[in-house]
Amino acid sequence: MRRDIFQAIADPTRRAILALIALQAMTPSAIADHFDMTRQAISKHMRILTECELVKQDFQGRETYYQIEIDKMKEIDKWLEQFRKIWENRFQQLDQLLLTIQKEK
Amino acid sequence: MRRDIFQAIADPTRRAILALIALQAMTPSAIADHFDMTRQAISKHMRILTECELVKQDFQGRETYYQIEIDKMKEIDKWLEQFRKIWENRFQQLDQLLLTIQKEK
DNA sequence: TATAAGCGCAACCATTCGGTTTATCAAAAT
DNA sequence: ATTTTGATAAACCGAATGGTTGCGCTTATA
Repeated sequence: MRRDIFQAIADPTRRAILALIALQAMTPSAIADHFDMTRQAISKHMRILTECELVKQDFQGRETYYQIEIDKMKEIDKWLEQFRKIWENRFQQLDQLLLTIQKEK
Repeated sequence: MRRDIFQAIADPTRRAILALIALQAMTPSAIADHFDMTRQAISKHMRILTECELVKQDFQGRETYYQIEIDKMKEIDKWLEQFRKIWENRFQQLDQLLLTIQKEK
């Protein structure tokens, strides 16, 4: 079952988890403390995040620390690029318009 | 039913639609020509995109042109900000390290 | 005016999602 | 050696998702 980062970040809980562990690597139990759901549910979310490599496991004895794979987040940024081009272009056009108006005065 | 942009872009078809109409406003039928599914299915996708305001309708007679709401895409960019901070920071740290090594030479 | 075209809604269906509870297994602690 | 703790897997369940077909409305065209 190939996972997709966009599907992964679609869930608000998973986005919150990412924000959490972006600050500091955490175990599933520690993460679960922040949410109103079972540890098992969190585990399932971690599995999805791991499968699409947004997160990496760091095994220490019987504990598993999850840490964010920040490079993977860049893929979303990369996808946004095509749209960023557009909004920067529009901004530039507006800027140009303002300049023209100013000149005319 | 309140829609969420992250849920909206989770679907690959919807991402493809956004990329399409980013270039040029299009009618549902025209969009449907690009996909292997019915016009009605596309219509449902457009409804979702409209509900979360990623897309805007422009009614012209019996045709409906859909155009992208580029500003809404910035919300994704805004969400990424917290992670961008991290990866830029790491890059900076690496940069610093390289400078230090260079100085030592 | 009759007909065709463009669009969206409703009902339906199979599959996926996001949670639960229960069970299992390995590592730590007593 | 036994018990506790941390983590995952499996089975289950209701709700949401993403598609279909069929219908009806409005606008354009013959």
